Amino acid sequence: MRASLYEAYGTVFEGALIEEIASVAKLVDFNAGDVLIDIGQYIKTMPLLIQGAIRIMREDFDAGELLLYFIEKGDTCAMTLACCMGDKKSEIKAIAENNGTVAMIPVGKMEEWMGKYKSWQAFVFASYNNRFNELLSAIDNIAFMHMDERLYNYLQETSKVNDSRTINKTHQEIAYALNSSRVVVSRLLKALENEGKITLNRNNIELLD
Amino acid sequence: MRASLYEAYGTVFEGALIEEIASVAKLVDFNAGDVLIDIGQYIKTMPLLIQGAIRIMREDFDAGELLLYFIEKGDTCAMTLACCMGDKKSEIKAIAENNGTVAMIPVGKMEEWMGKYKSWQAFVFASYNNRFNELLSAIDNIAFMHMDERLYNYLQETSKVNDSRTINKTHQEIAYALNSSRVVVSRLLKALENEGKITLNRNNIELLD
DNA sequence: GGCCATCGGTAACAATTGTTACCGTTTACA
DNA sequence: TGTAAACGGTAACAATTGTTACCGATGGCC
Repeated sequence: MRASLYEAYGTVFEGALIEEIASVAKLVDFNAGDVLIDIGQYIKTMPLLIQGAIRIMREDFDAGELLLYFIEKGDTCAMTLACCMGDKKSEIKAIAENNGTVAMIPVGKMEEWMGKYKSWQAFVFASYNNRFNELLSAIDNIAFMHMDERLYNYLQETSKVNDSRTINKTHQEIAYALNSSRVVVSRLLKALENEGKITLNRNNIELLD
Repeated sequence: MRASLYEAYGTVFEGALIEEIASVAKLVDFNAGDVLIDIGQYIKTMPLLIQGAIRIMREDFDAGELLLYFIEKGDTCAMTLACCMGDKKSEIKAIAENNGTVAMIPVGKMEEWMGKYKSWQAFVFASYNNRFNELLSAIDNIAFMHMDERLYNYLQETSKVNDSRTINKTHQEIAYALNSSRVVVSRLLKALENEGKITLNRNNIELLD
């Protein structure tokens, strides 16, 4: 556990803090597709991502859902931070994009560390700022970009967080992430293939370039 | 100055903090339409809104702009907070919606107060959380709602922050806020009028119901 | 092999939104 | 008073996105 903590957080946290994290945190493994946090849920323990990627989704009561952004190793979800601090219900849904591990930290410790460790305080603020910027990017995406651009964007991001040029997703799954429909996604993917940017196969998309 | 600070922040800050704010802050009046913060700008002083309303806009390099949310008395802009703390460029534009007043606080004081005043720390976190939720609402708006709903929503919010059922805006201005075009806004406003939800006049819209 | 669910290609059509163009009214101001 | 700019109504059309429907291919499973 120490080793993986050092690998993911060695550059952001001071040694004493990592030791303390190691002493109170519980490591939890998850599998692709696991729902880690659901909307309306109260959060009692704060997750620090050690390995893997998580997608953060927004859901409408009836109009579907939308991918906001991905979280990767060394990140935490500032939304969740906000929930913990404010003792509020979660406004977002967190789903494992692939297999990975989180370190779960009791909420009480977080507040204690805010005063005790400079590096923790800096981390919390940096997380807030990163998430702000991710949300702004998400807004830029849906407000200023067309579906074809959003789709290509999504393919690139997905490729990045899964560390593979091959994307194993169905058109339906992609449609959910973009809050669109399967037919539209198929149509635009076909266009991207004709432009020579991707190749299409059943259950998998290959990013070229 | 003390009086207006107490009126806007008396319930969130402890007395000693308000006194200290009063001793270091500079009151600045602004007029409707003033650009208070522009994209790419560095922030050296933090504004606390005493009176009036400010609209926070996101801008695309060529695809126009979009209203994210309004800030009202007793609020501050967490984006700006983030800029100050992180010494980053502003990602948003802040424009006065009407006439008002802000108290400008040197960045250095903010960090000092984080350790010194519990109520300041709580205020900073609450601001972050509020802004998160505002951003999520903005995303819900553009992702899940149609233009006619967004327009009606905009009219109601604008009515609220200006404390008037009459909205003195041109169709063009509304189109900018919604990142749409004048013709579309005129069309949908006319539809709203036919539904009996508003009445239209030159340079002014009356909210009914 | 036969059955069934999933997946994706495609067409046809509808709805929404954006674009261009034109025109009459109102307002500001020289 | 005259002129130009701003404002908004409207039509016609284009582009984008969503919806429904159908169909062949694939793969799991009995």
